Amino acid sequence: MPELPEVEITRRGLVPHLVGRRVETVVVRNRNLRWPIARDLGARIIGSTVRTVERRAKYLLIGCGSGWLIVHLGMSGSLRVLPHATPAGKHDHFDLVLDSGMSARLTDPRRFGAVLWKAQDPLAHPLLADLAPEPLSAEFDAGWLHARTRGRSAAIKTVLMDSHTVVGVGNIYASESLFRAGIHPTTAAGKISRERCDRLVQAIRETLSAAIDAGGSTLRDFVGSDGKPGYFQQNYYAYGRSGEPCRVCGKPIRPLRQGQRATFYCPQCQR
DNA sequence: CGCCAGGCCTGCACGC
DNA sequence: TGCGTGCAGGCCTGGC
Repeated sequence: MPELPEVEITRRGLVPHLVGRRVETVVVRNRNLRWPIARDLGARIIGSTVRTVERRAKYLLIGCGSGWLIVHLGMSGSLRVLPHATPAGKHDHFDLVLDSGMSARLTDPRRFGAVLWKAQDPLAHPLLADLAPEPLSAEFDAGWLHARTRGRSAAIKTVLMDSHTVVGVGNIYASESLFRAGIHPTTAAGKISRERCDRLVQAIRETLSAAIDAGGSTLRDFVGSDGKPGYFQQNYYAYGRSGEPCRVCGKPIRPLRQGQRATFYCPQCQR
């Protein structure tokens, strides 16, 4: 399940293979992703040169010619660079074929991902226009989080996963960040003090940065057919550890459901 | 066989 | 009004 760190690792892996390359063609094997791939996508990008590969939230932004390819990996997607003659598997839905003999190939068994096109400013795309700040940017700070949460009765875990609060914090890192910050996931967002907002912002930054750093070490394996980028072994503190002893205090980690999503927390360390 | 996981958009009902 | 909120549904496949 690509969360922000996996998307960032993917971006870094793509940069050296894509930037400066001309798009030879595109191959669409199955256009029925979350939103269908536009039929005229090829006409728009074939022959253009990739200028840059950026990221906003969990969207990859590939600057091509005068527009942008916007790629989302959904929950089961990956985008990897392969020699373009590599036989396509059942879930290989899209290839961006480059003049280097390599292709960026989107594999996505569950097809929750998306490949979209936006002329000019990609941030003006409706999906990107109203997003909160990046978690690793200076704009996301205790002041912002504090202001965004005042008066809100919803649980902090739910609020953290709302892309109007901060982007890129998915289900796993929401639990992990709250563990690091020592905050109980059901706490009403509006009741969290300024000091604890500061702690939570730091926890989110540390959690995501550590995951990116861990994934960065796998980057040399980015090209190839084995090993998805960023799917590094993580030693989670809370996520998926129901009943297992807390790594800090030893008390069993408890599961919880919030808005049909699994949450994990330590009843001792998180209050 | 049924259920669950995941991201995230969309729509609904409700209360203030 | 219009918003915040909590629901549920949808998309899809693989794994248990």
